[in-house]
Amino acid sequence: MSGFQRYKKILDLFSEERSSWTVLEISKSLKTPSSTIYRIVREMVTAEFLESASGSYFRLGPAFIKFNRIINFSDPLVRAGQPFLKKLSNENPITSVNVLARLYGNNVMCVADYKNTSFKKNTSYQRGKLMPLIYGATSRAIIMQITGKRLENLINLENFKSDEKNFLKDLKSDRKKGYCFTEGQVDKGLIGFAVSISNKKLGIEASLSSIFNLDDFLLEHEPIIYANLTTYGLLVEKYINEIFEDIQKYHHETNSIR
Amino acid sequence: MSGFQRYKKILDLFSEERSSWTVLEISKSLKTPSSTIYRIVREMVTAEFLESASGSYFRLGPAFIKFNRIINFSDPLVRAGQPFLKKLSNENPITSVNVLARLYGNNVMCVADYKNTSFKKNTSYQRGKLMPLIYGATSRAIIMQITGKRLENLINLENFKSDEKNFLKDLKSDRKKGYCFTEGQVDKGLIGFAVSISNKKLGIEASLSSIFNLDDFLLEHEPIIYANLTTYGLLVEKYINEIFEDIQKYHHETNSIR
DNA sequence: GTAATAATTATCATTATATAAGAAATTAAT
DNA sequence: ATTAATTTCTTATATAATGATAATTATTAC
Repeated sequence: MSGFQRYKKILDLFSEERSSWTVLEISKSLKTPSSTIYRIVREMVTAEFLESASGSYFRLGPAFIKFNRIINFSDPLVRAGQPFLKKLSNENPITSVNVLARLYGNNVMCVADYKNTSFKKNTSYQRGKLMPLIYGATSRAIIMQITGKRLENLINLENFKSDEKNFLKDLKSDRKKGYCFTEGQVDKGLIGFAVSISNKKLGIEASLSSIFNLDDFLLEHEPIIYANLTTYGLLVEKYINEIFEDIQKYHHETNSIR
Repeated sequence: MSGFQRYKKILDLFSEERSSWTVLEISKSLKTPSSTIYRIVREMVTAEFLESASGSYFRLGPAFIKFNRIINFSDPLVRAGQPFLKKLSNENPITSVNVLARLYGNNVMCVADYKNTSFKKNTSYQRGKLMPLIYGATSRAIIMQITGKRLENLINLENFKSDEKNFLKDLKSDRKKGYCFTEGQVDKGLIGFAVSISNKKLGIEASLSSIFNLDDFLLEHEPIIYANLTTYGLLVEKYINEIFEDIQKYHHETNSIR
């Protein structure tokens, strides 16, 4: 193993389920001598990407909190979308979870969420959580904006039981409609509505979605939900554009000073 | 440059103020040939620690959001303290910002915060933000639990104008009292109260603090504020302990299976 | 559409660094 | 105090990073 992978492999061991590891455990898991791991871990502790806990365990370090914050304050998608989630939530006719998500490798990742305090059920949609690529409206509104070879490659990684063709057909019709709807694909008893968010220049392929309890939902809510999503979707895209122009301007200034 | 530093140096360029860089800019800034930087940046993009934006700019990648989430769900301090911030906030007699912070290198970092919606002023206390080591009650409640050589080393890094001795004396008296109070040291017009949070086994050196508008504050509020902080401080420590024992148990189980 | 320019990747000889095995030192447990 | 466990140190050697340059690929301008 070499380069950044050497470090990434170690970080990737840490998960919600298993958040602390000893050097020996890492060593066994990666089939690498413990003397090597000790050295690498020490480096990462110095850089605050890991930190030592009790009992010779190590866990993820505060560097992640710091960089996460910088993203929060600077990522165009998060910056543009975050402030609207609460508003969207308040304007929805029934209690909801509202989510901004984007493509992350071969998954979809939630990058911002706002949940009504009155929304009781636990949902899978929480900031930083990776979601399956092909289930749920949130994900669908993202892949529906991808076409051609790239779409092929992405969904080739998925194990469709048999209905890949149907999936593609549905995708196409959603693309025409301009929004997605799914029921219970991610969490039982929940339904999702989503619209695409994109910005070619910034390479943003994302979605804005609202998730509801199936039990709360009445057909008459549908038009309001779509109207809200569409409106706020466009607003978010507009703000992303403005942020993009700000960044442009800033870089132009700082570069011309030099 | 070698090892993890090679990557860290690049990541450290990214800040709230300057959140996107081109390879050429990085190359100039680090005085390293661009061919080398291209290679390293590519590696980091693959690992999702960086991502390419428009105009050949790069920015921090989604890996940070993912790992940040894992910390949120697993870090004993965050897990134990987060849920209490809102409660503390609600029980305070006047509108407040409530903060969990911990030592991060030679700084103090806020790891969780809860701000009353009615709190209008912008504060420096936001999750992930690095705070000065020697200003503000939040920081003071952390360093007051550090003694001896370590304290010396830490404060030696600071440039005291002249009043280092007073600082140490105040620290000592705060340590006796069991809480800290400061006025306007971090943000003008704000006052802070803080208590220490610690857990030796887990290596936690932290603080719990409430920040108020000076204008809102009346002397009669003081006892309630202290009572709240003390109560919740102890509660947080108790929960940290419980979480610690859970982790112990979990590791014991998984290790004995092997 | 083509030319010009900028961005990115590939090549490769050289130099520097990481590796891993075992020894040594430190720390914790009995 | 003794033993066990963990962590650091020390090596030669294997491996990987470096950076100058060339080749390719995107972008942009005309």
